[in-house]
Amino acid sequence: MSNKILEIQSRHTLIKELVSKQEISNQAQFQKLLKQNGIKVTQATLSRDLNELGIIRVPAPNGFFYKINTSGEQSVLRSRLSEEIISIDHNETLIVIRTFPGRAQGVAIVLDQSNSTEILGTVAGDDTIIVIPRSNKNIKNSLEYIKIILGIN
Amino acid sequence: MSNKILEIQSRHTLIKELVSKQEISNQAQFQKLLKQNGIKVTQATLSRDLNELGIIRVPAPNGFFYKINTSGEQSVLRSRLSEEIISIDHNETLIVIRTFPGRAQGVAIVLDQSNSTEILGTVAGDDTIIVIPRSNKNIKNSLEYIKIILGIN
DNA sequence: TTAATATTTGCATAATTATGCAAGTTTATG
DNA sequence: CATAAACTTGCATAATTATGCAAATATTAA
Repeated sequence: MSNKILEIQSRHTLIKELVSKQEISNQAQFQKLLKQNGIKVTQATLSRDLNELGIIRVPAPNGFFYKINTSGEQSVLRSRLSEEIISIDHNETLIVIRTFPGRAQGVAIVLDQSNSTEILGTVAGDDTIIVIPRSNKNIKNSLEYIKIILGIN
Repeated sequence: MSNKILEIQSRHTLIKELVSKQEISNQAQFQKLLKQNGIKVTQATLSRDLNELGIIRVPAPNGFFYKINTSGEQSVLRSRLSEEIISIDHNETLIVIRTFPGRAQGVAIVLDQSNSTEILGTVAGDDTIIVIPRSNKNIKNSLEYIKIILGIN
């Protein structure tokens, strides 16, 4: 039958539902829950699914539990990101990004999570981001890098 | 050896620095990097450290890498100031301090209240502090001063 | 439709991470 | 100071997750 894609999609959907509704601490437990919902897979498949979905295992004071990795969504958001930006400017030492009202924090997070050596750090207000470049000497490089990250041509 | 706590703190500091500066994909690699920086621990200790610090292993298209768990306030309570700090960096004109999520304001207050002539002022966001030094010429001094204030060796 | 190509999955196992326990240290208490 | 309690670490290994490979299934192209 050719409903394989739907089968995988619904399994993924169930996995996401489960992970958001209860604290699951390992894949064996996960597997069991899937089975209770009528879906039988091996631990191997589950491992692959979790990685594809960006579902990660985080430590907590009382053990571990799985959760959806929020920073993995940035690539999805990136397409709309450029629409939130009004301008990117700089002087000899700083880069300043102006955004639409209330969007600075969200844009800054993307820059932070890019983990670039070009960027020492950012501080965001409501509609303005200050970016500290690695060095004042090649601030143009940092600027180029930022534009790429934010999907601006 | 009498100062165990400092030993642990500085190891944690190094771990945080390493994880924020490069893509580390497993604990063996981590262990090696620590060793190159003069710190020898077993994989077991590293595993415990990473869980305490809320550093997690996330899947990426090209493998895995460790990162600081940004969403996790459920990570172990940190009472010491230096434990809230991920890295301290600088370029020619500014010093940038990265902290755990939501901790920048608290750390910045300590710097502000130190009333140092080395520091003109600070601006803190959620997890980043920008420190403006008295002068660009002796920024290294300011850096040293900050590390002392924050109890980082 | 058929052949070629690609995808998905399980199995077995490799790779990696977590942890019980005991030894050694440090800190707290009387 | 002496002793107890608490903490840290390594060792050995348990627990858990990732993956190479082959078989089965699905998709694409002709």
